[in-house]
Amino acid sequence: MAQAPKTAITPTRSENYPEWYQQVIKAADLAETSDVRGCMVIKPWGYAIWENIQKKLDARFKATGHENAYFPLFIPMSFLEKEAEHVEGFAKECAVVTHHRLEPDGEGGLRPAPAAQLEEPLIVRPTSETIIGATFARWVQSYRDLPILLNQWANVVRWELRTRMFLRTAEFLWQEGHTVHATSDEAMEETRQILDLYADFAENDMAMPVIKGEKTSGERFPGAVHTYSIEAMMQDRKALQAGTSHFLGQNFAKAQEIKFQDQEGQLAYAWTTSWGVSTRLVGGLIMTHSDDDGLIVPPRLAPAHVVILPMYKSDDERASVLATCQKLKTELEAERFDEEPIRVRIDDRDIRGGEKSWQWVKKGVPLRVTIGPRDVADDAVFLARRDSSEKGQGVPHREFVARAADMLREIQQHLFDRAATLRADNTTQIDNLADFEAYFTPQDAKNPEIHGGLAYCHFVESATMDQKLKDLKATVRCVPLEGDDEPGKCIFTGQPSVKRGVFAKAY
RNA sequence: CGGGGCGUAGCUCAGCCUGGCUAGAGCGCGUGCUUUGGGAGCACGAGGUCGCACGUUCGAAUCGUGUCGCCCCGACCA
Repeated sequence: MAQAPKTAITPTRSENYPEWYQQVIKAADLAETSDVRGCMVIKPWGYAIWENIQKKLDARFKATGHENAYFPLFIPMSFLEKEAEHVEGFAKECAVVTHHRLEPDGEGGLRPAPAAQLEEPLIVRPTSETIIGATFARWVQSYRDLPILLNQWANVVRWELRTRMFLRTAEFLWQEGHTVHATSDEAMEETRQILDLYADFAENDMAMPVIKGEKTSGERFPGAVHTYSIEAMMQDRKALQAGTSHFLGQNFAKAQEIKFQDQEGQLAYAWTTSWGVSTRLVGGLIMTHSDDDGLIVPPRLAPAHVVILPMYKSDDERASVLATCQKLKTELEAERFDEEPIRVRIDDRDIRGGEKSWQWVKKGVPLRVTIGPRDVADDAVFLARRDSSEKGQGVPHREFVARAADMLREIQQHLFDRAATLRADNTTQIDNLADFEAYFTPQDAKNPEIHGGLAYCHFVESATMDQKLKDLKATVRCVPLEGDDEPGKCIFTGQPSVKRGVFAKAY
């Protein structure tokens, strides 16, 4: 007799967090490694979550006046060369297309045809500032053409050596917004508006609390004047950059000749922004909410809100149980959660009830409902919430239908509160280097336990700081935009400092 | 690009050191029976060019050389 493990996922978070993460993805059937090095296959359940993320964000982009468009996957190499910092930032991780035809290699295989070498290599976009900028240069003549507010949903490639499912893959899916403005203030306003939009999405839809802040010069996007990010805390207390919004100043406008005539007839360079979030958010979602029994999806992003599991033995029972399930599904779909019908699935696959039930636990569906002959007779359902470890309980059928949407709202809130509590419990202010070092040093160096968290510290960027952070494997996440800013002294150099930064180990 | 490791069934691996019958296990998969309200049990069955090439040998998963691929640890990164 096989001993059922206490938790659905082995190892647990505290035993081995990175391995737990991999196992959650596998158990929930979100994605798997592909035949292509560094790239993953996103499976239906994982992609459905991404689609919900897209839907939520897209609505927010449209509501703030943005439109979607699509630009080429390939970028002429010379485009990338135009902005010096940008080149430096991305050149090391670009996939390059050099040929446009294959031919037999004489040994039964294929090779790029030497005669078909491209005059100018194309790179697979690592991001699209350059090609979109070049296009904008043609579109923009007059101040009357501005602003341009575009977004594109696309895949991009950054040739990463070390990859982790969803968090860092060679190819990933994202959205990149690109805007052009007549004035610096307006571009800055756009940059900040998007940062707020991302934070709102993260907290309300993902139930993931975030800190809005500005990146230090060392962490800035290549070519940007200011980079802002939202930073979240994962359950191993490491930080995850969950979205970025860049004020590009006139850097790209100058590199790409995005010029316009203003109202006085003067020729001026435009001001641009860019901003993006990626499938990395799925990784953040996993690591924010999931537990030792697998994935937990916040209701607003869940592919299914309720899964109904019929239980029966005989054909007679089957008929009445399935009819009851179908009725419940219809009733639930008439209810609304988050301004849409409740999403319901019935799983009547012919596998054992226990196994089936666990599969949905591991997939993180917010509410599981089991219906068997006893429930049909009692006009009740057996209900279990994914966000609590409590055992399920019987609930009158009608009461469940009436309360389902409220329960989903409760779960959404509970997940946010739980994540906020974890963050609060692992956030601290540190005012001297010794404490800082202790905070970021694990007890067991060989097999580091979960440690550290967010540390708010005064700092001034310096080589001394960079080296210390490198030694500790810690990073400056951002300088928070919100919160008090009493002056102090840099914990690394003792120099006067006006703002605290957030320090953490990070993904 | 530096250091380490691994390629044997769909997956995880044993066997290799010390060469020898028909190459194994667990999980998964298929069929049947018994089960079924929180991860079922028994029986039977399908499934392999032991990464590839060359060499040593009467004989190679096993030894040697080469080659390809992948994984882990460092430097860089959404």
